[in-house]
Amino acid sequence: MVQYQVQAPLHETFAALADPTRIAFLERLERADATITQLADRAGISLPGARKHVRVLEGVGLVSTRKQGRARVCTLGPRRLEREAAWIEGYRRVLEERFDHLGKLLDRLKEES
Amino acid sequence: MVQYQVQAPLHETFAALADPTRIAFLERLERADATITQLADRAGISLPGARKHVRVLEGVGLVSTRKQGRARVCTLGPRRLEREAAWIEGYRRVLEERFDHLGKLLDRLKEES
DNA sequence: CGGATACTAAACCAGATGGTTCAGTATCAG
DNA sequence: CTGATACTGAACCATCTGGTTTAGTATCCG
Repeated sequence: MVQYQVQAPLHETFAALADPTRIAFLERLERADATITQLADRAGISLPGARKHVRVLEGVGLVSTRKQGRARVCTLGPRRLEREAAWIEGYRRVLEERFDHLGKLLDRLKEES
Repeated sequence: MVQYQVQAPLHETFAALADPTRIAFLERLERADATITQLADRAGISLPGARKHVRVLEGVGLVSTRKQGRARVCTLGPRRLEREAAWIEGYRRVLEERFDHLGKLLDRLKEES
């Protein structure tokens, strides 16, 4: 059984996003659920190849799947990328502040001249 | 020369973030600039090891470095993770909408009963 | 000058990753 | 029942990754 991490560390989620095929899978699933075959076809890779990618996404909770007859259909969720969004926003805020600080410094230099 | 990608594709940036040591480097650099030795010491890895990680971060523009005497000091920037933040927010919005839709559906079912 | 410090380049290594093929099982349609 | 479809597990492969060691070069300090 593929157990998805309740609190997957940041870097594991980013690792799941570190592949263009998996990004494409997620974007496809944003539109609608899809089977392994549909994902594989669109990506131009084999069924087992697609299945492996889906398993990685399942592993970090970005995708969940259910068996429907002989097909396996993939849905987004349950992970919502909260922690990742928060980390990136925090990072961006630090850069922002640093930039502001530099701006003010330059302003002061301008005044003094 | 390590050329940083002006428009690094999403997955390349995520790949740079897909390692706990590199995440730690970035968080350290949020506090203040640091040399390769400082980063290596804190991470408990060799100098060449740390240098490689820094090079990856440079590769996607998350870190820039300058040589100061015999030391190489690392700073955050110039990349601000704009595209990554935007992608994640878009993704989250899709999930949000889907959740809302489900919520309304459940409400309607409740009313009908 | 001479030694210590900070880095770098290159070679190497084990394990992970992204892909394949092949041989199965399970389900659906006629 | 039979054949086609959808998936799965296992084995395999090349390449990438994260780390090392070793042997250098460049800089600083006394």
